[in-house]
Amino acid sequence: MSLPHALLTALIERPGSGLELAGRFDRSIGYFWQATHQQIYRELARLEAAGWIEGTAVEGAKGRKRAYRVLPSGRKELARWTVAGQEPMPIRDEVMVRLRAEAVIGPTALADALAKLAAHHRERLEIYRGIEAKGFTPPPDSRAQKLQHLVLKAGIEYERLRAAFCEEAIALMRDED
Amino acid sequence: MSLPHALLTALIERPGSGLELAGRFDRSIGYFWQATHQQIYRELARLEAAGWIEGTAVEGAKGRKRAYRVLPSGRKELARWTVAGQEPMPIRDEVMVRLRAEAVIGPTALADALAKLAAHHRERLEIYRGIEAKGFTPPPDSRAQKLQHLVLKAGIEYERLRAAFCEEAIALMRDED
DNA sequence: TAGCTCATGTAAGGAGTTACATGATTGA
DNA sequence: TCAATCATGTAACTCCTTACATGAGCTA
Repeated sequence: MSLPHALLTALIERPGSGLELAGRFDRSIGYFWQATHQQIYRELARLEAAGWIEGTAVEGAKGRKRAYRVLPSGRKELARWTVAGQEPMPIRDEVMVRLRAEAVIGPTALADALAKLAAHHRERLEIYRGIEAKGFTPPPDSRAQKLQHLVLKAGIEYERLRAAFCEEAIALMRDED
Repeated sequence: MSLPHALLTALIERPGSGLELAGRFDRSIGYFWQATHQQIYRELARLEAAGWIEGTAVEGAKGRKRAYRVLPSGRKELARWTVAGQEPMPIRDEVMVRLRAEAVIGPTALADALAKLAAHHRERLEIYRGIEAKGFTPPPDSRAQKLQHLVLKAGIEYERLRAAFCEEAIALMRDED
């Protein structure tokens, strides 16, 4: 359950409204923790009820826009959570389930689905490499920047591994058919 | 939502009862799709209601043990699902959220939690390598075995990547403090 | 007969998903 | 004024998690 703390982090980086946060969750933070605007609004209400953030109406904006900022107790909560024990996250990988299924009932046309998936991961890989080229060359000096770069590199490795795996599986199924 | 199809696959590999399946989900299948016995019992009831599996009471067993086997319509459903389009799965990675949080509020004692996590991944890596040594040397010939080996190798790569990532993060935080 | 293990469940609640609802402002 | 967009939400549902409940056989 990291959404509240992902939101706290995002709001410390830059205060903003619910929809602005939803936009950021389609990029940056969203690359490793997705959330819809419905979740975000619900969670912002909870964070405010807990006294961790404060929302103030934005005058002159469309609708009833509210800008949120993190309060000292919110920072404290984020610090507490950050060092709390990290349980290994349960893995739920549909692709592996499909391959195990293929192994017992195959051959099937699974390769087509895997080809699309590989393309998706290669796209993601290019996006991440673009972000790295723009934001992290030359390599950063500050501690915060180095940490963010590390997270990005993990994303790059993940996408590379996934794309390569799909292609290996496709090759294996093609050879055996 | 792969649990029903993970169960169908497991039951084709070897018919069994709910608790036997729960045991297998603590190993093999469970390494990439976890499930508790509560989930499994509920899902088995659904699969039986859908006419995909059939459960028969096991005479002479403790309690009211039921053994399940997959019916032809269940095999058909599994084949249908296996080739259905695989949407890229949303990533939810708590560790990355913690590192982003560390970047904005750090330095913190996050390294301790990461060290424990790295140890967990190294353990998993050894388990997988053991399975590979026992079951996949020499490399298998059959298509089904090759696919299962591929899935295992993906697990090995994943654990290796995770452990290395944790260690890199720890090193970075140590150098900067 | 008391406690342990095997075996199957129920109940309550949290988190996420999908579809829909509402109101304000902007631009054609 | 009508549609699009910005902005915030409700409602219903599924899945997963945690804790607890129940009963049957085995063993000390």
